[in-house]
Amino acid sequence: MLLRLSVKNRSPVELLALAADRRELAVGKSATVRAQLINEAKLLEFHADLRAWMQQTEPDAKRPAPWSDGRLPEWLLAAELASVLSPLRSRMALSIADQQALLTNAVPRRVDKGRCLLEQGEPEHALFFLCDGAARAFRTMGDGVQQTVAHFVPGDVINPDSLFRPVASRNSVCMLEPSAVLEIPISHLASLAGERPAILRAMFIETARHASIHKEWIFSLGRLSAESRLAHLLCEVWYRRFQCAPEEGEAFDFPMTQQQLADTLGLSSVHVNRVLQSLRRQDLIALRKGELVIKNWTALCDIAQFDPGYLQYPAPVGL
Amino acid sequence: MLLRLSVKNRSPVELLALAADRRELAVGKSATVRAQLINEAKLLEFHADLRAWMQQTEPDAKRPAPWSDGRLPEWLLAAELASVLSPLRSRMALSIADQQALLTNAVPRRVDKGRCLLEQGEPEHALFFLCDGAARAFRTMGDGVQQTVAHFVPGDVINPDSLFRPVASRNSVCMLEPSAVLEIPISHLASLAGERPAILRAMFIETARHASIHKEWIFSLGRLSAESRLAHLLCEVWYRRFQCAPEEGEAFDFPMTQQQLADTLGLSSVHVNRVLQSLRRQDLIALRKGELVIKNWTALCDIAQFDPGYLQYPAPVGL
DNA sequence: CGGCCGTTTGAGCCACATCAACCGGGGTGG
DNA sequence: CCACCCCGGTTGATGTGGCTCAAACGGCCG
Repeated sequence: MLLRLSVKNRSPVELLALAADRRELAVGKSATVRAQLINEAKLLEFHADLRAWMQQTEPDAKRPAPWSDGRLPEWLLAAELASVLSPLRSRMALSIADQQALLTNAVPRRVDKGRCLLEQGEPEHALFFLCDGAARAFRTMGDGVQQTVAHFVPGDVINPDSLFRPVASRNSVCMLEPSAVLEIPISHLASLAGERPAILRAMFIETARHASIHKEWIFSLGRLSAESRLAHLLCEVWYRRFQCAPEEGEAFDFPMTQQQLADTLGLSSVHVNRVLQSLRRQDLIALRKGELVIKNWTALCDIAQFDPGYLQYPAPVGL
Repeated sequence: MLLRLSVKNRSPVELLALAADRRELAVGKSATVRAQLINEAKLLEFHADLRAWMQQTEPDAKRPAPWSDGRLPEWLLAAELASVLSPLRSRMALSIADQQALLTNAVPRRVDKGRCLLEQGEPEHALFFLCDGAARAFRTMGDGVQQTVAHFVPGDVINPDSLFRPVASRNSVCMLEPSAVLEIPISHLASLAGERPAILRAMFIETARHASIHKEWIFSLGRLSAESRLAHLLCEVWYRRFQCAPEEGEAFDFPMTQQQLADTLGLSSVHVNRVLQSLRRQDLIALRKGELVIKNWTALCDIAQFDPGYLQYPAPVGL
């Protein structure tokens, strides 16, 4: 679909040139094509900024960076960082300076599959950005039955409302596959948000975005059939991944077990299995070994009643 | 339960004295009793502030107040205004000055039952506070089936995330009974939020609160039986009303039809009817003509798996 | 008085749950 | 290297919660 070219191994200057190309191309086109091209241009410009930023070494003087010399630990891949930085700019509209302030206060961590970032009933001591991997937030009932209440893809802030959360977290958050996160202690976050209103606004935007998604899930759980619900979830996750990593295409990483799908959709795992088979038989998707391929996007959107409007942030009206 | 005394017809000084009494009483008590007493004290202090504020006439000079002479229109009852002001202070932690700034930019409006504040597919031009009455946000599908995604009681901000919302609203919001709202044009809100970060933070808190509630609904829709779901909704609405108007007691205004309950719970109206009867037969509730009486709170919470933790704002960690 | 809206009741049915068994692959320990 | 196991996916048989359709009921309002 969109951005097929690789952004790796290109200099900031090259990237900016490519972006300019796209903006030029966009002029005479129809509305949707123009939007796509401009989107691509923005992404390219962002990657240019990122390149530039990563090459420069000007750590925040006021607070020592958690990575000792102000440089990223070498095991944190540029691609992983990029998938966080992209939404910081495009969704949350943070300036480079604000992004740096945020990042120099963040501690990068690797988290194993199945490991929890937050535990139901325990206080939240930190804010988390998901850089790579996948996570879900869920509630476990007394009888062991679970219900997923949120799903996270790279670039998402896991708990943007952590500043205002009641003491005990209501849900656990745990990784669906080996992941990388950035962690910011709440105390740091509070002072950051105090000094830089843009960061508070960014967390607000992320919270609003989550709320939008929650409403969509409520609609889905309340009124859609099992097949539509499943299709809707697949569309949503695909679209959210696409927003952050447009170069991935129709095949992508989807590490949920059928039981976890069931816990997300309010179904039993047996039924999820049958519905998945039905979707496969209709040649809409292929899902094997944690890789999902969307084979017929329009048809899938159709049965899902999926309309990505609710995922389009930032909104046109700024502050 | 708590605050049984009337706050009407008392001077600010009297109210402050009563509050002081409560704080004094609280000293030796157990944690829960102390919390209740302190809560009462805070409410009393708030009402004292409110009295004082309403008597004073110092309209914001920079912007003319919508009500011409800087005084409230006489048809807007003090009680209605109080139910907005209470959460402005207790949940959103706004100073009197911020509250005034907000209110002098707000236009009070009466809205008929069934009338919509926001229409699915149309842009949102204003922020709304619900002063009195009740409202719901819902989505209508192609075949006319509806799903409610949020429910509002007096004191709620209807669309706190309106600043960052995509152009087209995804849901309609319409009144369940004759209501009073305060309306703030988005343009005003934007400049307000720019000048006064506390107001931005207040909207953030409200958005976070809504998100908490949404997660609870997702849990409820996904994993609870029809009976538990209904009980859960009743508990939630009662508790939210109680937070803003503790003097109301176990009987309160509940203007939803069975069809609307069904649209909220993802059920059919026929089934809602039968479940309601079951709850009545168990002597847990009485619901007639828009008045709901909770006859056995603990039992109802029990089958609902209701734990009000998610409604406890503000959170202990401030900014 | 009639019409309308919301509630109530009954009969039949279907989507999805539950229970239970089997399969296949990857990891682990002997 | 094999034996084993455990986890996740698959399949079938059977049960049930909640849906649909349909009709009657009751209060309110014009």
